[in-house]
Amino acid sequence: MRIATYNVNGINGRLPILLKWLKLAEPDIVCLQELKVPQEKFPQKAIRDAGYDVIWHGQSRWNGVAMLSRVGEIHETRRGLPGDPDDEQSRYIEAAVGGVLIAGFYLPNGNPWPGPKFDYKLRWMARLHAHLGTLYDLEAPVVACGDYNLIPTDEDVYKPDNWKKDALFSPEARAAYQELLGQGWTDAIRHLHPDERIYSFWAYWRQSFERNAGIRIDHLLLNKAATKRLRAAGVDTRPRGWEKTSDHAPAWIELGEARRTRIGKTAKGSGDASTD
DNA sequence: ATGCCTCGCATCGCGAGA
Repeated sequence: MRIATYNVNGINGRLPILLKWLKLAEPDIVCLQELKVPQEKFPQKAIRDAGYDVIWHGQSRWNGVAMLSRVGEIHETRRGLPGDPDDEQSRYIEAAVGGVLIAGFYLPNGNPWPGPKFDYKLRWMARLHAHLGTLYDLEAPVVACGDYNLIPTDEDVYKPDNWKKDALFSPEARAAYQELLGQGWTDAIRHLHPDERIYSFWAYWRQSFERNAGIRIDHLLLNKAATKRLRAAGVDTRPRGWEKTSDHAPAWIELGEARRTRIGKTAKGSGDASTD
């Protein structure tokens, strides 16, 4: 089962890009961010015609998140992150799909830093921490994915010095992310590719993509049950090279069947009852 | 130090993005 997260930067403007990518990559479940479309103007028909069930939470001009599935019906469990009834921004959607609980979200950017937008980002992260803490220990696989607007480490940015004053690379936001990981979550891409330079965003200007001057800010965090099923992970850079494309590329994981622990007999000579 | 480029729309400039 392939699960992806993709900040499309305007669902209607990028619809040809999205449909082309769906056909090319054949993801089973996709979380989208930055729809930039009011609820009633979401291109539901085109996505259903492409073979996907879909739920979405729109907002005029900014934000907006969606979830697509071609592996069965999406059972929505939540829209909106709990913890602040006055927060009207469409940034969080959650559903059970194909036996996996998926949280898809668009974390606030937080620039300029310092300032009220940065304060909102940190409050949002605190709420995310509280809520994801209630999901980690579920027996079912849980995938918490989206545009985190967060560069975790120096290894996730082309030139760290250029981002020193940016909210995405601020010590406070990075510390909050590390606290979240402290609940036990696995950063799927970093887990499988500990030493690789992998980016998911390249700015439109200065030929950033051509120079691979990118940052890694789109992440898929997995609870223990999902980590056991993790087979592959990466960023699909292909659509970033297309015309009229998003400034992000889709990040993805592949989950396999649960590994069964061998009970009783161990293989001769191995002396090991580990997983297969 | 700033803008670069691109989006949607309270459109022919602006706010926001990262």
